[in-house]
Amino acid sequence: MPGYHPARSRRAAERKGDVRERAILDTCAALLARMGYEAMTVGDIAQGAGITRGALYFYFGSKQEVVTALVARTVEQLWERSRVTAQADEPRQAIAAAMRRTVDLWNEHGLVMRTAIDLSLTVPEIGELWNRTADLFITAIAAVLERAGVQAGTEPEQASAMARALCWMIERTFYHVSQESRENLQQASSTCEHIWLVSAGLTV
Amino acid sequence: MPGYHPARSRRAAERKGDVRERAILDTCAALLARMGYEAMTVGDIAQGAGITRGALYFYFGSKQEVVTALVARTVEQLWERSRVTAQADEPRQAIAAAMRRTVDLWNEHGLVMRTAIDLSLTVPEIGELWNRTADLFITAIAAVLERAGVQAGTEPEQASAMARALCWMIERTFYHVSQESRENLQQASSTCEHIWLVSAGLTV
DNA sequence: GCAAAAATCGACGCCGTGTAGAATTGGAGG
DNA sequence: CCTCCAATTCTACACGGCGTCGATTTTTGC
Repeated sequence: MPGYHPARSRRAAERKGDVRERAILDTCAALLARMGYEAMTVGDIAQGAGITRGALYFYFGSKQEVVTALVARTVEQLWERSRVTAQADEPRQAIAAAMRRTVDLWNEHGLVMRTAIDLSLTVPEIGELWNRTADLFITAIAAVLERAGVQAGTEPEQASAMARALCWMIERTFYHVSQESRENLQQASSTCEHIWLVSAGLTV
Repeated sequence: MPGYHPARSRRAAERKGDVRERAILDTCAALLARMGYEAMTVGDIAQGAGITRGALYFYFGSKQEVVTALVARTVEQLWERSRVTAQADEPRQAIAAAMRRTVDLWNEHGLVMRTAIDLSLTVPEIGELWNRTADLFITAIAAVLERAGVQAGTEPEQASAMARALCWMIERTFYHVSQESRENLQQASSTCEHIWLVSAGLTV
C-alpha cells in the first residue's frame, strides 16, 4: 500500500513498543504467579521486561494500569470464547458443557482471574471488567435454569436471583480450589454441577 | 536491658494501654469503613486514636497487625455466638434459623468480614482466622444436610463437599450484597436459603 | 516517694512510587 | 548520506508511607 497514511498513533502496525507492551504484560503475569501483587514492584516488572522503570512509565501510568491491562487482555479472550461457544439446548448437557468449560477456563487463566477478583475492590477499572464478565455468566446460567422450567424473574426463587447465587458459588469455589491441585478442581466442579442441577429441578 | 522492645506484652488487669489498644482498633474499624484498607495509613489510625505513629508501634508491629487484631476480635465474637446457639433439629427450621443469623451477622460485622476476606490472601494470619471461621460454617451446614438425608462424605454429591460449595455461595453472595442495601441482603438471603433447601432435598 | 515498667514522642533511614527533562534511536523524505 | 521528528529510553529527583531507635515522660507496684 503505497498510499497508506498512518495518520497517527502507534496503532499503525507493530511498532517496537507493541512488542515491549506485550513483554511487560507477560512479565507481569509471571511475577504475579511467583510473588503476588503486593510484593511485585514496578522495578521488578521493568527489569523482567528488559527496560528501566522510567521506560515502563512510558507505556503504563502506574502499576495498577499494568495489571488492569493484563486483566483486560485475559478477559477479552474469555468474551471471545463465550461468544463462539454454541448453546446446547438440553439443560443437562448445557450444564455439563458449561462446567467443563469453566474448568478449562480456570486451569488456563486461574491466576489472572484470581488477581482480578482480589483487586476488584481496590481498582474500580478491574471491578468493572470483572462485573461485566460475571454478568455474562449469570445471564447464561439464568437462561439454562429457565429452559429447565424455573420461572423467570428476579424474586428469590426465580431464575435471575438463583443464577446470581450459583455464579458466586462457582466463582468462589474455583477461586479457592484453583490454588490447589487439578484433581480437586475436577471434584469441586462436579459438586457445583450437582447443586446447579438440583437447583434447576433436574434431580436424577 | 535497654534494647528491650516488647511489641505487645502486658497481662496485668486493665492498664492504660488496654484502653488505648481498644481505641486503636475502634479507630481502625471506623477508618476502614470511611476509606478502605489501602488508603488508610498508620498515621491516620494513630491520629484518630489520639497518639503518634511512634506510640502506635508500641502496641502493634505493623498496619497489618492492627487489622489482624481487629479481625481476630470480631471473629471471636462470632465463635462465641455460634457456640451458644442451639441447634434446631428440624432441618427446615435449622436452615431458616441459620440464614436469619447470617443476615444479622453481616448487618453487624459486614465491614470487618469483607476486609477479612479481602486480606485473606495477603495476610496469612487473617487467612487462617477466616478459614477456621469458614470451617465452622461448613461443618454446621454439612450436619444439617446429613440430618436431611444427604449421604455423609466428601465425594462430590455428598454432604461435606456440598456444604463447602454452599458456604462459598453464601459468603460471596453476602459479601457483594452487604455493600448495598439491607433489603437486597434480605432478598439474597432468601435465595440462598432456597438453594440450600433444594440441595438438601427439601423441595417444597 | 521512688525505682522499674509502661507508654509516648520526634527524628531518622529505607524503599517504592510517579514525574521531569535530557539523551538516544529509527525510519521517512530530501 | 544527512536531517528531522517522533518514538523510545534513561537518569535523577521529589514525595510519602513504613518501621526503627534512643530519649523522655508517665504510671505502676511496693
